Amino acid sequence: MFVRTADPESRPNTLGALGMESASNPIVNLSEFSYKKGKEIFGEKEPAEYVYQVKFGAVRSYKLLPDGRRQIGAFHLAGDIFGLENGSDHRFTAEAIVNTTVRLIKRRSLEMVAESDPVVSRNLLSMTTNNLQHAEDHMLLLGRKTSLERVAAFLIEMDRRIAAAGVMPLPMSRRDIADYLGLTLETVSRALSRMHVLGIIGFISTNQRQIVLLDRHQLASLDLQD
Amino acid sequence: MFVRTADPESRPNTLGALGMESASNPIVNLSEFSYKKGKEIFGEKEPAEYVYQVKFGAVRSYKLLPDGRRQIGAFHLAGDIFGLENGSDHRFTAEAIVNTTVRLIKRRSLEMVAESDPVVSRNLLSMTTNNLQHAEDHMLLLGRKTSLERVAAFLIEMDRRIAAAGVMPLPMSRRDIADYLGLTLETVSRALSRMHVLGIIGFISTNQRQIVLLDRHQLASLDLQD
DNA sequence: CGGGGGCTTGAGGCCACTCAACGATAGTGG
DNA sequence: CCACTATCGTTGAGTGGCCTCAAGCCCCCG
Repeated sequence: MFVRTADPESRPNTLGALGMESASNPIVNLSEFSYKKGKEIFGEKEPAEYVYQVKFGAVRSYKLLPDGRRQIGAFHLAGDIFGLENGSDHRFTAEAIVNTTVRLIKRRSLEMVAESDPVVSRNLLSMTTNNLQHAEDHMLLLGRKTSLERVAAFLIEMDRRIAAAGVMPLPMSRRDIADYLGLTLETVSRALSRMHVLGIIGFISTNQRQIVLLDRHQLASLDLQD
Repeated sequence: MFVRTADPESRPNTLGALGMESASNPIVNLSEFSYKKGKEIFGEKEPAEYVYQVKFGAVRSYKLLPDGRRQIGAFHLAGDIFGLENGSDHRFTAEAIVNTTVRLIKRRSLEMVAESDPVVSRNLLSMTTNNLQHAEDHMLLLGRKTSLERVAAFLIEMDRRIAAAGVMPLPMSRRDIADYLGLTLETVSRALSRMHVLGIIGFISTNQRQIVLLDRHQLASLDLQD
């Protein structure tokens, strides 16, 4: 229950797991890079030259409409791989939510290894499928769930991904959460307030991004599953 | 512009293109099956024993919430492949929208071929990526677009996929469209009425599912792109 | 011709959005 | 260390877009 999946080295899908340093293949190109809070890592429709893994920090991937409406497709936390495209271009813009360090690997070298190594190839497919499954679940949320259900689903996802001892230190703002859930930041704030009053969650000290899960069962009852 | 992508044999991603009958591999298991209008092809969480390709007809893939709210993730038209899972179970329920004939292939045999054939393996990844891209675009629609923008995007998608000479014979009902776009059927109907009044679309004879595209440019201006 | 399902249209309601004010917090520079 | 400021979060009031409920039409199909 309290396994720290936030620890990069404990996750199954590290870049290493892609097979880059396995058996016959030496590590081809595993450099690191750091981004300050709010800095863009890559832009939508830019050529996808690298694949990334979060070492420390958090990243948001989003699309923008011409008038500024934003839809965040995913949050990438420590250990997560992102920027993995099959076509030549990125389909999202990626930004550091907080100061973030990432590992990089050249996309071309990954492709070349995948060409000859079925294990790497299968891991690529597996990761893409995981992303697809997340997107499919998120479509149900965006298309059919109420604001309370969306926020509950978000908290359950974050609990699974970053909670330690029931405490969630969320890196993202209310606006980020809103743009992930297809809501406004006010609606997110109201939903969290309601859950606070209901005794489902609490806040640590004065930091409203430190959320404590008080009643997991009641929270789960708000998040309808398909 | 008027290429009939609805023709199964002209599409790049037929089951054949997966490599099942290529070079060294004989056709393993390509049988057919027909489903009457409204019949379920497979259910969510059922073991994924087969992969399907639509030969004639149309299929909807959807998720249900316990109280009956439905989100359609995709429509599958002639030539489309669906039911391709990486995990062992289906993540959607699939139903025939109209009387539909599908080709089937055993999932296990496909996996085995992919294991040894990089071409098949890469095609699997390519198809999964296409599905992912569609889902990502649809998240933006569901999370951030207005009802008019959603219906416009739907018509543009259908125009690309099934229009011949500007006429779209839609197989799905208003309710299906609504559940695809995260709206109600009344809202879809009102949006179509508005477009009719605006001279963007027309209806053929008395069949409201036969939509004529009258002003592609004006329609495109309603569908904001990211 | 009668029944039923699908579509449209209207009237009214509600949930989430918009606009606004305010408090709290973190970051900045003196 | 402390003002100063910008940013973030909460809360309230009012609006509006989409939903709900309902009626009626048309077509398909027995």
